[in-house]
Amino acid sequence: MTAAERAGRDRTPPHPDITTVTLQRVLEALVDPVRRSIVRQLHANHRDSACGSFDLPVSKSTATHHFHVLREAGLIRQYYAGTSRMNTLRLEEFDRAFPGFLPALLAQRDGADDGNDGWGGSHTDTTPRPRVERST
Amino acid sequence: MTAAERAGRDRTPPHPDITTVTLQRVLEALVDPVRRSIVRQLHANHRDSACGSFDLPVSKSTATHHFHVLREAGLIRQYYAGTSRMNTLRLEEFDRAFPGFLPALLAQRDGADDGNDGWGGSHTDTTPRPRVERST
DNA sequence: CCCAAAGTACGATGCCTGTCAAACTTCGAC
DNA sequence: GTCGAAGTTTGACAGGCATCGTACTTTGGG
Repeated sequence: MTAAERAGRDRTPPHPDITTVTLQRVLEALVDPVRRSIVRQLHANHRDSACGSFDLPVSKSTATHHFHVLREAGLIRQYYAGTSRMNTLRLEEFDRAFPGFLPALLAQRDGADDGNDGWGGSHTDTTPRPRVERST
Repeated sequence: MTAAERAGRDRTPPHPDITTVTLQRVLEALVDPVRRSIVRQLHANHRDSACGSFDLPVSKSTATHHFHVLREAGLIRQYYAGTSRMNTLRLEEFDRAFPGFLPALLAQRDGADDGNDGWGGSHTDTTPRPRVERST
């Protein structure tokens, strides 16, 4: 039993009933390449992963934001383990609400999460935060 | 021979090679409920349709913009017939580039909207929304 | 020739959201 | 009980894009 449970506090964030999630919201969640990268990493890992264990090109606070959006879209479930927030794909639940959609998406080649290595640490300097390229 | 052909002008807009289209671009196109509505109507009609024959909650110039985005995302093909611009879904071509994705998307229930203002977009002010005029 | 119909092009505008840094909270370890 | 690690919250900001009206172009018909 954790200290939080002893204290009666629940740090588990609210998860939406998947049947109340709209396709609009799902697409808004998945249109962001960082969020799509999270979903892909989660799917590839086959196990729950802490927020900090993802390879993401954004700051911690931005990452928190992205996890929040994914949770609200019914794509992930989150719970605490110590100070780490663990993440799971809600694969089966989601597929019941949107049959075949997530598998179809995951099956696509997606350049959005491949070229982002070499990011390294210091983002405070000259790095202009290249969002996904959008050459007209 | 049309006047355009006599003059050597080609009003056919450029269509991207579907293999150069990224998943990112496709999702950006389909995240807009108006554009999704266009795709759905096109899919339901089973025939080429003029831009003006769609039931859309936006002005003509905005509609033009949406058709442009869909074309750039490799989802539709456009050609002229008189003063009308006809639109076709590039179903098979697209499915070769993104196998199963479009069918999966079309299979989803789509209120085309979250709780916003009823017809999508980010236009949230109280300006009366002029219904686009339908061609007779 | 002139006009209407169908779209396009062009700015202008306003909302949305992705981004960050800084301050704060919670938890486990020492 | 102190410290660091992991995330969250908050506030600010910048750019993107959906939207509109207006002016313009092209086409076809009287």
